[in-house]
Amino acid sequence: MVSAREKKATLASVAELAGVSKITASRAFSQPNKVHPETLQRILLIAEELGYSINVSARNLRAKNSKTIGIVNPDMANPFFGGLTRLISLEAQKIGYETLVFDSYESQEHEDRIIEKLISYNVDAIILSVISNDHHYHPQYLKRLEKLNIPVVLVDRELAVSYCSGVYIDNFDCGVQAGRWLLEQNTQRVVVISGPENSNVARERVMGLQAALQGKIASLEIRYADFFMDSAWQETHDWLQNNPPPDYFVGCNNQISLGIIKACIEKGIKLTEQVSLFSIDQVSHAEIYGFRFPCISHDLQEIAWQAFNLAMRRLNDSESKSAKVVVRGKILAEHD
Amino acid sequence: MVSAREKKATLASVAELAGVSKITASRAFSQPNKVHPETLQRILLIAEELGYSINVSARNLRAKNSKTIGIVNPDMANPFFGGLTRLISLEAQKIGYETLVFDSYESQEHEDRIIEKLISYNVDAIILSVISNDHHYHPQYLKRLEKLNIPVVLVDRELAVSYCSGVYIDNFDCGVQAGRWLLEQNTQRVVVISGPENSNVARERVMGLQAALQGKIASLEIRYADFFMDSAWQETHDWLQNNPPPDYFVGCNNQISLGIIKACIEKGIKLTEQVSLFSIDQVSHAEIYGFRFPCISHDLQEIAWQAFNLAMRRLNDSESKSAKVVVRGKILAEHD
DNA sequence: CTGAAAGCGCTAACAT
DNA sequence: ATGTTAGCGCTTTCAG
Repeated sequence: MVSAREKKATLASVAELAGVSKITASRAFSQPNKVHPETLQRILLIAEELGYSINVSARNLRAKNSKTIGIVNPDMANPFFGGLTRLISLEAQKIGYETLVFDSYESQEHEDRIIEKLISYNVDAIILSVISNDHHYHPQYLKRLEKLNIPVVLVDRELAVSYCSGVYIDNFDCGVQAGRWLLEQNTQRVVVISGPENSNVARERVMGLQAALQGKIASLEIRYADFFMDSAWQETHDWLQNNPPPDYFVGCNNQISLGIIKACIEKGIKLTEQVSLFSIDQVSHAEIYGFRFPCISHDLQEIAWQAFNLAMRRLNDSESKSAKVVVRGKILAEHD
Repeated sequence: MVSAREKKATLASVAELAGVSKITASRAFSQPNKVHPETLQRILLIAEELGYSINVSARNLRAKNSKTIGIVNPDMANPFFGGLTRLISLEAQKIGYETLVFDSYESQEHEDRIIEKLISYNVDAIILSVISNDHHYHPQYLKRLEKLNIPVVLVDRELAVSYCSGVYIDNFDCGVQAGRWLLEQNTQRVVVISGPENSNVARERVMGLQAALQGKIASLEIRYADFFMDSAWQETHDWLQNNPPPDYFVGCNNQISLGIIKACIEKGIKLTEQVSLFSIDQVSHAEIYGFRFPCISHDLQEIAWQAFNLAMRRLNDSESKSAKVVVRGKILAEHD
């Protein structure tokens, strides 16, 4: 025997039992300071007894802002995006914002669908890491979001659009820092496994490396892969087939570094002895498996905070234009 | 100059331009087969032009079911839960359900808050991996969900409550399979790093191991940690301080196995040579770092499918009572 | 296949 | 500090 679905408590039922009007009950939840403490007390007590919880659909239907922001990432399993999302959510909660989190599976169709969904959900703003590395990727939905005046904050992957705010990593500086560090180690032969050539992130990191290293070391090889492990594995593998190991591989993001590691280990080359790895981005699980690769790490907390704040600024100050924040990474290594 | 927020297209505006009533326009989106093809065509075209997208708040306010299910996990960064969530979401999309995904950060407060939130969002059902390993954990919110008649499907961590359906792993069988495999390798000395004693999952896995191994090998040590890496690392570390490495460590979940690996590597003990590891659950990143540990793997796809289906069954058949599904793992190893 | 009327639960904009 | 009125955008119900 299934018990009938108990009728859900509503504001009206709470208000009636508390002997106040609906609007007073409403204020008890949304602006408690505008309600007399005693009244407030009574309302909350009754609400508790009735198991009342606010109906967000009804609220969002009427209220101007839903106090909700959407977060969209191409791959939640990537600890960079997963960690960021987690931190942004916590940041949002602090000031009473909810987050709706979606994974676009590195796919354009999913990304389009998710943006539609977020519009449907009436989100106040969207924090978005787009699926494409291409600076000139210009998805349809951006026009739509602009018309609807829903602020967008891009994270990590920059687009050539004026409408969006953004938090980006100083990629050129990543390359320069990496290069300088390698010079300090008297490194002579470096092989860089980069992201794709059409990616700004990849290009700038490489340019930074070149600026720091070009002409100052014996050899600097650049190989272009994409930002995923498999193709970085392939590039490294191919390189090792035809060449002796360099002093240092440089992995241009965390996935690439994993690919390099895999290829070296498969080849039976002792990492940190026969060849070393410098990684831009920290390398997942490295410490567990006994490695401490020098790397450039980015403060996820700062990126999260900046992203959320850019969103809030656009929301709370209608005059504010799109803004851009650049975050620098820090070298993490045993001995400098 | 900020452009004024363009007035969002509504069903009414679409209907007017299409020369039909609101309800016909409504049906064009929710039950297109009940609308004349030509009319449908016209409505969809206008909707497209106007950039109309349905307002879920308004829909959910009126509609019986929100076609939305909530997913709650204690730790999305754990690939078991992250992967599961991803698969359940895809499964749900196939039949037009949306998912609202939340991470409870292994914390009771977050879990409580999230459940409230999901009630607020009018979810039709909740798929939940609770934060506690304790079989007798009995959170307040379960009563509430039962009263509200919101079906709950537990995943992985079982609770002693009749109200919830559940998909569980056959933990005893995990232990037995692991034990049998170890026997086949003529293993003599085994150290098991288990989850906490108050956890059913942990206890059953250990019991399975004992059933298969007790009295048949030279020594079988059980150490209780919790399900996180650090304490497993500590237990392994302590054991290695005072004892020679066993033939096999058995890690009772993926986090524990990582802790074991870390401790062994730090200690300079060659894994798979001086000591081996059998893991219940697959070990993250092992292949990248050059290891192939024998393990028991669980088909996430099957678990996801079962979980979602249990939820749907409860929703579509009001007569259906809570059901329980048990999933067996499979041995994954180089040579059997 | 299409429509008219009613109302879901809440909050904005005024009152008092 | 509290109340009144109106209505957000949609779908249900009941009619044709």
